Amino acid sequence: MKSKNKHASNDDKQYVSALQVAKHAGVSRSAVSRAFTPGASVSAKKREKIMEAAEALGYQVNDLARGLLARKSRLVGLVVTNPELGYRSHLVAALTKALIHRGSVPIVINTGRTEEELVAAQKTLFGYRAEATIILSGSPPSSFVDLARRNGQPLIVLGRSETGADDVNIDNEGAGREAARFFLADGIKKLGFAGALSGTPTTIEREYGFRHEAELHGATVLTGNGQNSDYAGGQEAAQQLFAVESDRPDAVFCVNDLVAFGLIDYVRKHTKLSIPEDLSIVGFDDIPEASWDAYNLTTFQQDASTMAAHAVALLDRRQAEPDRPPAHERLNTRLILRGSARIPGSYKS
Amino acid sequence: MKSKNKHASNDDKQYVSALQVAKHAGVSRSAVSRAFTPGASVSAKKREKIMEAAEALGYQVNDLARGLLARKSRLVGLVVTNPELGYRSHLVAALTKALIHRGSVPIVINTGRTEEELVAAQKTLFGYRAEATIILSGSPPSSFVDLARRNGQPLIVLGRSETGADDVNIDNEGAGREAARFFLADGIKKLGFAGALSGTPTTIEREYGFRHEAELHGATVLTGNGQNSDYAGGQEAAQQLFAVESDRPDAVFCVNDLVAFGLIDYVRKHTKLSIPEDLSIVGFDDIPEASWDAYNLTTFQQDASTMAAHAVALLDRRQAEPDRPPAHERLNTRLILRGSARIPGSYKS
DNA sequence: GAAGTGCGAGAAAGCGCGTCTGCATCAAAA
DNA sequence: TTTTGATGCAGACGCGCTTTCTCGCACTTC
Repeated sequence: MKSKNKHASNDDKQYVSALQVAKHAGVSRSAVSRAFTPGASVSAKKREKIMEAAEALGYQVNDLARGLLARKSRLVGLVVTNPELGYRSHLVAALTKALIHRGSVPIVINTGRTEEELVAAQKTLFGYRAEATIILSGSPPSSFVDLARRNGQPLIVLGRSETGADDVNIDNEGAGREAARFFLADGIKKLGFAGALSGTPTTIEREYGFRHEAELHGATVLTGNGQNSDYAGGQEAAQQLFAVESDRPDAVFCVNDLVAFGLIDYVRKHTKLSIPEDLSIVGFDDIPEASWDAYNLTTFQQDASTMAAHAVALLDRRQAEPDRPPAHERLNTRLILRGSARIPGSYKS
Repeated sequence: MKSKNKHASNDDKQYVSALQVAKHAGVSRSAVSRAFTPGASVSAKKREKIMEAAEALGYQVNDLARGLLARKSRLVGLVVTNPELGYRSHLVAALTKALIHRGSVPIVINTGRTEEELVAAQKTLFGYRAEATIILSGSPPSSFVDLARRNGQPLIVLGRSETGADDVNIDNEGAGREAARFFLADGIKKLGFAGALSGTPTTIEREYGFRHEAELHGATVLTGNGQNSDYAGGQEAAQQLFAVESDRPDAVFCVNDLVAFGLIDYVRKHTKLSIPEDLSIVGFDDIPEASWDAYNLTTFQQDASTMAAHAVALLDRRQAEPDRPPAHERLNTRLILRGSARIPGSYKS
């Protein structure tokens, strides 16, 4: 703004450009560019001279400009709600790490899970020409999926399968069934399920599998639902499940570990039941807290870094073959046996 | 690559540009640009026509190009190690949310805290012309600070004060002293401190304040140090502190909540001491787990969203006045009284 | 010694955008 | 009717970069 002279060297507090490096090294601007492009044709001597000049000036290639021209930004968007909570915090950490390792640069959009908010997040990511969007929570509306496809932007959804996009998920229903079988094998007939009113597909599938399998074998399933699937929700669910002393479950499957912790604490404080003698508890996620002595929770393991690795792999595949049909990756979970649930004889190896 | 014709409408799976919108709407390209710039001079009628065309084509302004031209990217970098751990996960969540609210777009660099890794992170962020860098863990070397200043990039450091950059921190030493006074007021003379070998300035300050104040009043301070300041580290520290039955502390100040949890669990499992009757525990951070019934931990509160708000405010100020001297923001902490420590009479309101 | 080969490097053309310039157009003032 | 001013809009330019394209130069080959 100040000076419009072409050669104004008004470079106080500004990023230096390739042109300045070129001048400093006495070469052309394109030579500088080539020096920073692996595999480009520059003589070793000239490259060294350029690198020296770049070092001296503190030059750093402008990825905005590079991305503009190359039509790829190396940016990858992560859309997530409450990234500080339980399993999700591990997923975010694993994904950012995996993406950086891959040479991508993660943008984290921390927002709500309403359609409006998701669409706003998508707009932001489109604006930066993000190479892909990974959705950790919330279900993208179909317009979202369409728009991503139209713009050629890979879209990966974690923990949802019904979206028409690539997704990586676990067998929630199967895990629910396994939880039921685990309790049944111990001879328990009066089961409980602790979930939340704000149900997501994930939690609904877990409940469905659990309930279905239980009822198939003639067991009953009492239900407690907290407001949300967190610690407080677990306490609320426990209150519902253990309010009537005559009609209490002998085992409870909790929709995730946080809920299990809330429920366990409630039971310890407000009932005389001891865990696991009178009551078996199984959680879900196997976050580090589950192995803490205070809880020692039997739970389904769902490894965040494995999931992140699969998400990134899916992304690679999608970039390689943009037109392949949506892939649905299904990861295994493993029941980690700890002290919060009695272990049926058949499970003791 | 395929066709070099100027008017090749080979727009399959590509982002649409302003030029295409202009053609579609029958206006000039600059009109499109103006339509998307608030306060630019376009007639209402033309703007509407343009918006319609943009909608139809799914046009989205390219922020890469916009940032290139405007010399501001709206990108803000967060550099963090282990963003899934304890307090830090809340800080990351609060910062991403605050930044998005401000209209910025957070890039999260999840990396180690060695100098090399920090410098690599900085390079990445410079490459994207990030408007600012916020460092959540690790101490930036002075070259880092210099380079940021030279490039005119605001640098904000959280939880470190010795860096020459803007920082927001809490009074760790003061909190340490307060912890000591809290125990002393209860008549306790044999204190303990649970920390980690991988000490950071933060934890060192807490320890220093605690130890100093304690010894000033003639109390002794036993020390247990785990490998890291996490749950496992707390257990290790506890092992050291409670190994010799004859020489056990009557109160322990833990460097953070995770350490406190580890220590509490160890004590419950391996000793007959009951908390808080025989042993008072105070932690640091007040992460949600601290209020769980299993721990009910007395701890220093350090609100993540407050800290995030201050960081963003500092960023605003720095952008407004690039040349002001480094600001050192010091936030208050508050001791939250819960059940893990006996409450001295003088503390009961 | 002339023609062929290949590498290195400068000039120039954009990538998509915001903005400045200058030319129309039109309403109001003279 | 002419002058003045305001206004809308197309065209040109530049942001920093990569990637042709083209040419010069050294080196081989008969």
